[in-house]
Amino acid sequence: MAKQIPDIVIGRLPVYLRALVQMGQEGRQVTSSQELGERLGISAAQIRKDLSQFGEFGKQGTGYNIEFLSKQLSEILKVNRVWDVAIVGAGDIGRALAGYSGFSERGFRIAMIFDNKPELVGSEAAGFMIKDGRQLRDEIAAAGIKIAMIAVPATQAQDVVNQLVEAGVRAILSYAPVHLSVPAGVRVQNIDPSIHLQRMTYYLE
Amino acid sequence: MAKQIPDIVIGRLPVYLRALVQMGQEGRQVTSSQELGERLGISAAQIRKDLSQFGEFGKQGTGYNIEFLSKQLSEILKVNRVWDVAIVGAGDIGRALAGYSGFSERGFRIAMIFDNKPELVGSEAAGFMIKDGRQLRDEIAAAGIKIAMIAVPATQAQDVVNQLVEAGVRAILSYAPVHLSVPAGVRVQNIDPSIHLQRMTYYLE
DNA sequence: TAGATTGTTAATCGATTAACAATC
DNA sequence: TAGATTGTTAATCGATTAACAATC
Repeated sequence: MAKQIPDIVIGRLPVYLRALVQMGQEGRQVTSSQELGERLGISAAQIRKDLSQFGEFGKQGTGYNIEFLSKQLSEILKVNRVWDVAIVGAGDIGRALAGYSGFSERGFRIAMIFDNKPELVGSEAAGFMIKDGRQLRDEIAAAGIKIAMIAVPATQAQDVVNQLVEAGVRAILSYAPVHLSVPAGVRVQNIDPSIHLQRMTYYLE
Repeated sequence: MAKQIPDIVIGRLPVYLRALVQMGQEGRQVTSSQELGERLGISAAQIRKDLSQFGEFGKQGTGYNIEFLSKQLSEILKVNRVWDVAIVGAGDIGRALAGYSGFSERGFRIAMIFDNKPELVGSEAAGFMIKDGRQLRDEIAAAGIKIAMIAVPATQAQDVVNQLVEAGVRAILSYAPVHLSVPAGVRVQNIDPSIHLQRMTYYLE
């Protein structure tokens, strides 16, 4: 069995990757754990430790080749390929996600979008024809889609998640303001702006 | 100086609060650390430990009164009041945030929205007149706004943040896919769907 | 060679869990 | 009273940091 990598380390890798890609776009060739750390507000030791879980990517005295390390991280995170993603919910958030251009260069492609409102089904959102939510399970299973983003009301979210899991989805990014239960082997990330804001108000006067 | 509470504990309180409010809406009066923990996938011991940082809110043998604990948590998190929030960026995401109805019952009120595109300034988004981004600093300072959400391109985000900080903003929820630097005393939360997805692809086949 | 920076070890620091007396 | 559950302590577990030999 492969060495177990802490999830908290996995969680930092996309942040490293984003910063490295940005540095590359700035025309930089090489960086160091110190520079990257200063840029991200993370200690240099932590960056080196995190990376060392996966191999040796740097050169003593020199640092890290930005393009090489970016490629390595993309591979580790399995975003050196394109993942099809389904969106469930074609309200404001679902549509914003469908139209967001930032996914393609980071390993994702919006493949389909669902809603269960009859007046929305068949209409268009960001160039996609909105599909009937009742077909969700069959369509996603048939397409072999493993990743979904859901932007449905809190009351419907758990039901949608259950269907997604049945359809074979294994990674869910939820914008619904509710805790979701999933079986082992399925991962959920939650985005709830109110929660994020409430994490900060504690520190305000 | 008051006892220092770990930020990771603060981060869980909004999740507890959200679940408690939901339980209350389901007509429940009382819960226990065990029940809440099962619902959220958190250990009962951790919930008790977290709450004990702030006081004694439960009754042995009985558990926690849901309404009472909700009120206490709202107070701790300072969301037993209404915070004015400014939105910067009136693209799809900014508009979705402006129109989101979920803020009001959780302590927030959208007060104004800015964009720097001349063709957007003066037009309407979710009932708000879009203000000129050049007025951002003065308007936010004049209104005494402490919280902002930004949904601008990555290239502009740091500049916007600098202006917000100058204007007196102390909590920023950013949807821009870039790391932001802020002085001590200012808090930032980041939402980047690609980052969230990339945290999960590692675990996919 | 001299200077810089990695990868790794050991030490420190912090968070989580288990267990239980107190008590409703 | 008997059963349940809290708040808290101590033990365990895990993550971060400091330090440095190796080496480019």
